[in-house]
Amino acid sequence: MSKNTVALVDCNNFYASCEKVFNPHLADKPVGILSNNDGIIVALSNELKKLGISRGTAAFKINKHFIKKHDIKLFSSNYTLYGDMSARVMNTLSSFTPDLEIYSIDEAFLSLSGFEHLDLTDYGRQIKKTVWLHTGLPVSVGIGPTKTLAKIANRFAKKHNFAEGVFDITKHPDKDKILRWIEVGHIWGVGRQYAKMLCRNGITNAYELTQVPDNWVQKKMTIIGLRLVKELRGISCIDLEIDIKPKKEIVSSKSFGNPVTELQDLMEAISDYCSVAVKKLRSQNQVASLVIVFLSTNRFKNEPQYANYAKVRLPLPSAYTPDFIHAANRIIKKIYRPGYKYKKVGVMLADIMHQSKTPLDFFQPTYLDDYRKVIMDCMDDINNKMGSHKITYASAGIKKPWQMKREKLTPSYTTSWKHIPVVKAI
DNA sequence: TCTGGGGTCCTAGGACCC
DNA sequence: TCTGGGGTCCTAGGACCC
Repeated sequence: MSKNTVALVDCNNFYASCEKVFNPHLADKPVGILSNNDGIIVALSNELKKLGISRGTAAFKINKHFIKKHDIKLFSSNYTLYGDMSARVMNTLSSFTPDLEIYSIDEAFLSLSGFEHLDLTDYGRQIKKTVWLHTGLPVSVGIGPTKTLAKIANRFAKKHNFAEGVFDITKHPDKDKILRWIEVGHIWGVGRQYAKMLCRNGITNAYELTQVPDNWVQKKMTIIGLRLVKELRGISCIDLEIDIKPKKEIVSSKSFGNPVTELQDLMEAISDYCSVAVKKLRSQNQVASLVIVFLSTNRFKNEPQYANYAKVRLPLPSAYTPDFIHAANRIIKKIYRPGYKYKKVGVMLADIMHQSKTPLDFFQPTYLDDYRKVIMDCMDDINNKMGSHKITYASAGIKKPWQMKREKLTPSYTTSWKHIPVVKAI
């Protein structure tokens, strides 16, 4: 069997770093990026981490004086910018390997199998330098014989200054020593619950986890846990996924900027979310037949609580937005109860398949062969060309009092002519 | 005043069938 | 008193990821 070698390249503090690229005066400032509705902090620069703030902190809980004193800069999340920067990073990475798995917006696995004759630490440094040159974003590179060990190497690269952001665990004389340094909760695939359970059983670091019998692991952590332990031992069990897999479900949901009480507003919001979800469905040439709608009040508030959901199955799989808006509105009328302050609604599309696999119906045309597809394609074309929401559904309303808050949004520097940065001579 | 959004996979248990 | 056995499919819930 041929040797397996994989690198994990991960952008450091991705969202915060993206903002810094276009705002040079933020270079050494503590920067935080907020979630939708400017609710919680989802990404932090190193400077902000050092001040003791952590991911998930509610923005309103950070003291005003503290923000002023340390000159903390907080921004609404600008996914248009981050998505475009991500594409640039991935494009650069693809020149370093024939097999690239884009794992998330800021991470990719690169197969380096067959590259072992090279000095891979040096190769990692080249990757890091090139991404920096092309995008201005700092990355860390971890190299190992399995994806899980590459993840660990990446963590090591980030946390130890001497590594300078690149670490190859296969080159280290004592792999077990590295594994002892990794707490179980920091292993890829071990979350809060498993970490607690493992600690209760006296297993506190990655090395100790490799020493546990297989059947115990499988019993306690399912087959996934067992796979993970084998990966820690150096046996590759999680393959690279090169091909982009079509989605099995698509969700669109958002918390409201302000609480919503009226059915009409909920219906508008759900119509809007439907149009987002179904557009995504079409972009993958898929159709869906199950529509699930859910709604809930604000669980953090000490007021009457209500949460519910319901589903509707369409007579035939579709990607025609109005089909979904009708279904979703029917559901929301059914589960709506007056007298509550709603915080969130959402829609999920499921039972998804490729458009060409749609079963035929004797009495009506399938989406693929229908005027509905023509209309949708036309609408998508216009919105893609002229900017999203140029054509929208009346059912999504106009005033949109339920819309989310994004009060600290930065410009879309790389995707909008209007926002393109201007360099001025002084 | 203010607490995110979008995904995947596995398992247990129930319904149903012969 | 005793109450089959084996299989499939579906769903809810729980774990995880970023």
